[in-house]
Amino acid sequence: MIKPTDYALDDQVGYILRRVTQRHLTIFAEAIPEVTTTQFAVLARLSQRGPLSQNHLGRETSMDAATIKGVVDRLTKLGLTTTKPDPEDRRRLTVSLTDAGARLFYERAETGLRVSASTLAPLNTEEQASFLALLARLV
Amino acid sequence: MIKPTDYALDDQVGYILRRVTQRHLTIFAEAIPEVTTTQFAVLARLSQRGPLSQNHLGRETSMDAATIKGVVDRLTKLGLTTTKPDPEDRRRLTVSLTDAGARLFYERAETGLRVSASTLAPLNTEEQASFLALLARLV
DNA sequence: CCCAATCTGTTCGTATGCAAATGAATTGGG
DNA sequence: CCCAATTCATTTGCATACGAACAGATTGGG
Repeated sequence: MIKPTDYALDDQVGYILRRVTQRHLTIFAEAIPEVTTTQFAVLARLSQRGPLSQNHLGRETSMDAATIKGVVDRLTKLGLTTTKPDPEDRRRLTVSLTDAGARLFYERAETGLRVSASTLAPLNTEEQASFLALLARLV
Repeated sequence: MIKPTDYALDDQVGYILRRVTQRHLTIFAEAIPEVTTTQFAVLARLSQRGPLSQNHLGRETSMDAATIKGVVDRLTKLGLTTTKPDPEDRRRLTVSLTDAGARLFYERAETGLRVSASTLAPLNTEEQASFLALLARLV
C-alpha cells in the first residue's frame, strides 16, 4: 500500500537530474557564453568526425531531426557552420565547420573540460570516476 | 597542452546527463501520459505542502518565475490546479490543487515511483544507492 | 513614517526538445 | 526493375527553461 505522501519529490532521480543539469548549464554559460551546450556538442562532433549530414549529425549528438535543424540553423547564423546539398544524395544536407567554428572550438575545448570538472567538483577524484561510470550505464 | 581532440564529447558529464534525462523523460511519458515531469513535480509539491504562492511554488520545484507561470497556466487549463489572489499580499497568486489534481496525483504516485525505479533499473540496488547519493551532491 | 530596496507576477525573446505530418529522394526485396 | 518501405529534411504545435525588463505591492531601515 503506497500513499502519495510516500512520493518524496526531492528523492526522485528525475527531479535531481533536472537540478544537476540546471547547475551544469549555469556553469557552462558562465564559462563559454558564445554558444550553448548543445551547440558546443555539435562543434565538438564536427571537429572530431568532419562534415556529416544534418540528420546523422543529430543522431551523433542525441538530437532528433527537428532539434538538430534548429541548432544548425543558429550555428550557421552565427557563422560557425555551413551547409551544402549532397550531390550523392539529394535529400541530404551536409553540415561542416567554418574556419570560425573550428577556431572557436579549438580555443574553448580546454575550457569545456574545466566546465565538466567544475560540475563534478563536489566529488573527489574517486567519487567522480564512480559517478561517471554509473551515470553512463543509465543512458 | 590540451588539443581539441582531447575533448571527448561522449565522456563529458553534461552530455551524458542530457542523454540520461532524455531516457528518463521517455519512460515517464510512457507511464504517465496525462502530465509532464515538471507538471507532476508541481502536483507532488502542492500535495505535500498545500497551497503556495506561484513564485514560492516555483522555488520549491526548481523553476524560475517565468517557467512556473507557464506550468501553472497549463495545469490550470487541465483543471488540475486553481489560482486565487492572496488577500494578505495583493502581489501574490495562491496556487492550489483541485480535487481532480489531488486525485490524479494520488492515483499516479505509485507509478511515479516505478518510473524512478525503471530509470535506475540498469544498476543493482547497491549501485542505485551510491549513484543517488553522489548525484544529490552535484545539485 | 517614508522612500529605496525588494518581492511578485507578467511578458518578450531566445533556445532546446519531441511528436506528428508532409514531400521529395532513395533503396531493397520480390 | 519496380513499387513499397525507408530515409531525409522541413514545418507545426506544444512544453520546458532562462535572462531581461517592467509595473505594482510590500517592507525595512534611517
